[in-house]
Amino acid sequence: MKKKIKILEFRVDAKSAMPIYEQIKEVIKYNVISGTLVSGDRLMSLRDLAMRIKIHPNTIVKAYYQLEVEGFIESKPGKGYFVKQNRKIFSKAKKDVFEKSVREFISKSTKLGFGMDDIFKELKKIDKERTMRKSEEKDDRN
Amino acid sequence: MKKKIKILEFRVDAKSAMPIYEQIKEVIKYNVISGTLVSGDRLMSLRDLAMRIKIHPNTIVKAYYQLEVEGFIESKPGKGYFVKQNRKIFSKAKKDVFEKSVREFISKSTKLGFGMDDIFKELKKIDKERTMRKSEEKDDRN
Amino acid sequence: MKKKIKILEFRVDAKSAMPIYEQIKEVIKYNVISGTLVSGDRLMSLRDLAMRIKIHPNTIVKAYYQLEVEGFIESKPGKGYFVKQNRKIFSKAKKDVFEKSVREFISKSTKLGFGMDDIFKELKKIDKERTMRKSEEKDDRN
Amino acid sequence: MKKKIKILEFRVDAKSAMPIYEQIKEVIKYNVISGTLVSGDRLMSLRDLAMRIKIHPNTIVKAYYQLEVEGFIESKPGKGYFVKQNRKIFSKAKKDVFEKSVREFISKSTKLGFGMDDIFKELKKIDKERTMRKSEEKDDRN
DNA sequence: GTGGTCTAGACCACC
DNA sequence: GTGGTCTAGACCACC
Repeated sequence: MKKKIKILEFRVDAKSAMPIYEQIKEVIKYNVISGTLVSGDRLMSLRDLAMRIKIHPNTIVKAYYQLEVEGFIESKPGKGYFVKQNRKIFSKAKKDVFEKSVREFISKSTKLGFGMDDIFKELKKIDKERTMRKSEEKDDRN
Repeated sequence: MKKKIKILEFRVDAKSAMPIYEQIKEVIKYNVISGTLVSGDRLMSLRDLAMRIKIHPNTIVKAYYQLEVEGFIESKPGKGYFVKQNRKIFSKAKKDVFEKSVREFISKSTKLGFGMDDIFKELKKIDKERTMRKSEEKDDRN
Repeated sequence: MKKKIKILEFRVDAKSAMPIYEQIKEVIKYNVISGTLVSGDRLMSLRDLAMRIKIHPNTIVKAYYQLEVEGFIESKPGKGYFVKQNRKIFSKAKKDVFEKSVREFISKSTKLGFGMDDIFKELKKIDKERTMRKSEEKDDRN
Repeated sequence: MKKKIKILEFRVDAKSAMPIYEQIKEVIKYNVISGTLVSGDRLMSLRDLAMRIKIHPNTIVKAYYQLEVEGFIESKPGKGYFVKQNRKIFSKAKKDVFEKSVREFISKSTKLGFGMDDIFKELKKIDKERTMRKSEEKDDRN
């Protein structure tokens, strides 16, 4: 049985300040380190992904190549690209992606007019909600 | 002098669970409520945006139409779509978008293996950095 | 027992200056506010109505969608569209439809060469007839 | 130069209680007596009208035939159907159509919950508006 | 079966 | 050029 290729969400914009291949790398990296893609999973073929996101195949080549160099995937000529196993690198990347994500979140909030205090307040509110819900579920089980 | 149309960053993916027109709406809404697009600004024409993000014009029509119903933009047939002035609606939307953004941020963090405590820690770290930098800038000016 | 779907009279013309979806909206709105369709009634399915009036289903989608936004019906995906309960909106719509109907009536009369005075005369005549008939019915019962 | 055929608005519903040929007759009659169609105007060909309103040509034949018998149009074999001149008949028809229109208007209003008094009130309101507007226009010209 | 989304492409009015 | 409407038809998820 052939393993199905996981459909990832590629939100990409050719006109962005960030090059397309970087955007593609980001998506794949995120899916690898979050565990959506696991060791041995095959990526979409260069051509398929190119068609899917309406981008020139060469751009996909560049993204895949760099992901290979960085240790996230490996190419098996004639078979495709596959996710590698590499705890050290993944763990480092997790921290980087998380930190970047936090900074982007702050920046986005700021642009909307919300400061650090608003962020903390909202986070605490949601944290409380979750704690409540969990304790309710606990009660239901008893 | 003709006012230039602002180039927005549209990251959309046809294969996403979220419909394309919703993705487009989100981008435009965000740019309106964050002040990037202001009252009177013209949006890209239906056809231009369609070409730009390689989507069928009808899908853009649907996004623009709904944004009009929701009070963010207005259509002037033969001329284009323009950002409206609507404080009440924008202010409500800001809160909604912010809350959604917080929840997405938490969810993304969780998927990466970081919990509420990690988030608070990272946020505090960055907050501290910023405070430090600001006080340094103050010192520099003195 | 399955509730029967009420058959409405849809007179639409693709070549009219009024868009087809508006014509459809008008018919359904009228039937809702006049009480022919009541809360909970199911509308014809998109495809059935499309076949019935020989119009493309997408046009029906547009009409139903807008009626939903305006609060007259609601969609239950996989089940159908259903009439909502919404006194405030219905009462407002009644006034609007009535006023529009009066204006159309005047305009039609004018095109036939009858003025306001003819209209009042004819209305009074009919009003009298009715009053007479009612009093006769009363007499019959006594 | 060929005279252009006037595009009439045919709102017709095959599922109506009123037969389709009657609906067609009504539309054409109304356009003749209101002066939209004048003596000598050619009607759409049987086939064209059938296609236009997605109805079987035989139904159009029946409608045209009866309109001919009633003196509104005449057939010129090989050329088409043409509007006739017939003051007496038209004048009689005007009265009939007007009276029918008034009764339909009352009936529609009643179904919406508006009585004779509401009708009179609304008509007077609109009449007043019109008188006002006319006198303003008069003032403008002076 | 139901509604929902999307593409492809035509044709319209208005500027 | 601009937006607006419509048809034809595909494919999806949910029931």
